[in-house]
Amino acid sequence: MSHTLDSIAKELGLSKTTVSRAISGKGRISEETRKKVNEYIKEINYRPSAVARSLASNRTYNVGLVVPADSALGEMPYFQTLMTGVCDRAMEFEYDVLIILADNDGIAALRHAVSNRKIDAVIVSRCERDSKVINFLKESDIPYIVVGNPMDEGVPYVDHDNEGAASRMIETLIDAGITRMALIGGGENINVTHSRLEGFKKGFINKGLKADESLIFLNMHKSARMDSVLKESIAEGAECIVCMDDMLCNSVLNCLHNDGISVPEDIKLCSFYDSNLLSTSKPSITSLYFDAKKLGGQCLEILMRNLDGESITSQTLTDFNIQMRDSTL
Amino acid sequence: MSHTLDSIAKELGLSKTTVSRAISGKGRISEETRKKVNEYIKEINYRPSAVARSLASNRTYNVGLVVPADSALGEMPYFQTLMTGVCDRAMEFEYDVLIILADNDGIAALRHAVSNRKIDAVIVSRCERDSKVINFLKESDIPYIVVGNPMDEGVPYVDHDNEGAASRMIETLIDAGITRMALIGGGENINVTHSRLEGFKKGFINKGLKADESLIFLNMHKSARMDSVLKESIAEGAECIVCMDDMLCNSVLNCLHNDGISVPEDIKLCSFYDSNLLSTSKPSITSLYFDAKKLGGQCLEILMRNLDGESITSQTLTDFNIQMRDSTL
DNA sequence: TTATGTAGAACAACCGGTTGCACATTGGGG
DNA sequence: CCCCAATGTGCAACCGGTTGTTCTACATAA
Repeated sequence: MSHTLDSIAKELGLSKTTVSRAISGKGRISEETRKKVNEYIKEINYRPSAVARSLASNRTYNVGLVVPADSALGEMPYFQTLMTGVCDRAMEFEYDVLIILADNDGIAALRHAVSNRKIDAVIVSRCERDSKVINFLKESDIPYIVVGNPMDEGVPYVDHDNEGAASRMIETLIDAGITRMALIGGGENINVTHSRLEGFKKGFINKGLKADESLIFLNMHKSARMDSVLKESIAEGAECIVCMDDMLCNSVLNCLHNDGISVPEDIKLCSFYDSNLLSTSKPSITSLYFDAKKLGGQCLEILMRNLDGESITSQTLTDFNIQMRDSTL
Repeated sequence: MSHTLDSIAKELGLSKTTVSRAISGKGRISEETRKKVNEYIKEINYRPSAVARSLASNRTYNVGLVVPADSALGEMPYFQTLMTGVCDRAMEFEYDVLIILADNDGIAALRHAVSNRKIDAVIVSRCERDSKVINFLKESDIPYIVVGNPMDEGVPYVDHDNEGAASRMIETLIDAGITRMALIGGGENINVTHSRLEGFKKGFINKGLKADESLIFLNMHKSARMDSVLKESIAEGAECIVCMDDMLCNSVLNCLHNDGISVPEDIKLCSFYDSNLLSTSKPSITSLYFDAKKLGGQCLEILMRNLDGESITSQTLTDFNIQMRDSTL
């Protein structure tokens, strides 16, 4: 049978209250008693019931992590990395992470978790324009934070400096003598796509050039057009394919290779990594690394601090790191 | 302010008990009252507090899903697919899914969730030999189930028929005239690797042949030897590379391509898919599909039924599905 | 000596549900 | 007409913690 505060109190000849205070360290209690209690609970390996504690303290010690239900997107390694960051940091706060599958086709799981009060706060790991998820959260009164700038006034978010990073990437390529580039991106309704696209254009402007709009291809994740898009880009004189994420880059590399097009001899290639999917690819891929794990941790940290009364809204992590590798030699 | 059974009871001139029964449908209650209560709670959008319910009923309505903390492994799309299956099915039972990162380097998160009683049951999504995770679960008294046969007496599991499937794959290839194959596999301590390896060997035996042990390469996930292993296989006369999962297959394809080796002209290639990572690859990849989502759902279902008093131990899903595609033409 | 202060511990209410049991009402059978 | 069973509802305990308030004992100040 499981121990309770009551059973422990009885055993030690104390009251429930005193035992509780000895454990939590709150309230007046003698050093001697505290020690005695803590030694005893260690001995019997007692841990307070999270549920009972939740009911009393009105905190669940759970956060919800909303992940795309769409399997094609959900399978992006990026979400795993983010999740790891969230979980690791949650552990430090004695929190656990509830997975919530949701997207514009259904937010039942989110509704369930929020209205049954199973979570104290929500992290949204991806966000589309005018997202059902966000609209729901706006109306509920649960604290939440979005990964990636949702471009929506009043919605708190944490983001990498996607725009700055993309811009820097382009400038770096231009400095290396590459001026004509094609851009392969994901869903245009996704916030990350938007930011990186802005940065892409800005990079050219900063160098006194202009991005060729005809070489910008979005919504390419599920597209069957990859092959023709790449051929078209090459025909149009693109020297380098810039991919918006590592899944896309993997597809592009595969597609190029299959057509007998060598990287970097025939065309150069670079990407934004959020995972280690490409870490062993041949050739090695020039890319811009973000620390997605850190980002996940940051989300959690902000929520925790807000639960403790602060009111942090949004935050941008400005560190990133460009690795020039074989694919742009 | 949030509603409670008490506030609703007062509002309707009933008792807490009656309202509770009207909602749960348990116990004696008149149809009329039930209707009245349910209409009212719908109107005010009341949902019972999961925490309070948990305390009273001694169920958390949460299951833990143990996912590898090792990011290289955790990022495998397979886990996302599995997770989706678990979550979808959990929803049907009004359960939520707690993510628990753990592996042989640390089971702190698992300890935390179990000993604080935040979950009713555990699903282990991957399992190594003599795993700390399993040893811990064996000693605790929480119901659990492992994905993939752990080859450990008394440990309940759910699995695809990996052995049968691998065997069939080999037989199919042999029927197509391919008799000399190299096997590229993941960690040899992983249960899935073991089962598929057994099937691989058995497939040859079933056709009166024998697998060439010198062409079996395991532990290739993080290996830098991929390039030399592939070249060696080709030099040894392998006609086909059989990969144990889609991450490996992706690496292999990439590696071959980069060396200017064409698939299927120079060498054939096939894989086991658990995700859609390769769904758009060029060439299209011959592979054996398992329904990882279904497997996840099955785990959950078994745990739920066991919590309800049944005592199902292990189960093998025998359906799979071989798709012959361009890579083995 | 009495009033005041303080530390340590206990009492009891509370969080919001579930559930065994008691009570009241009603209807049918003998 | 009475008794018993079935039905509908309410009371109160309980789940296992947290916390505001009270109580006791002892030390110090007036």
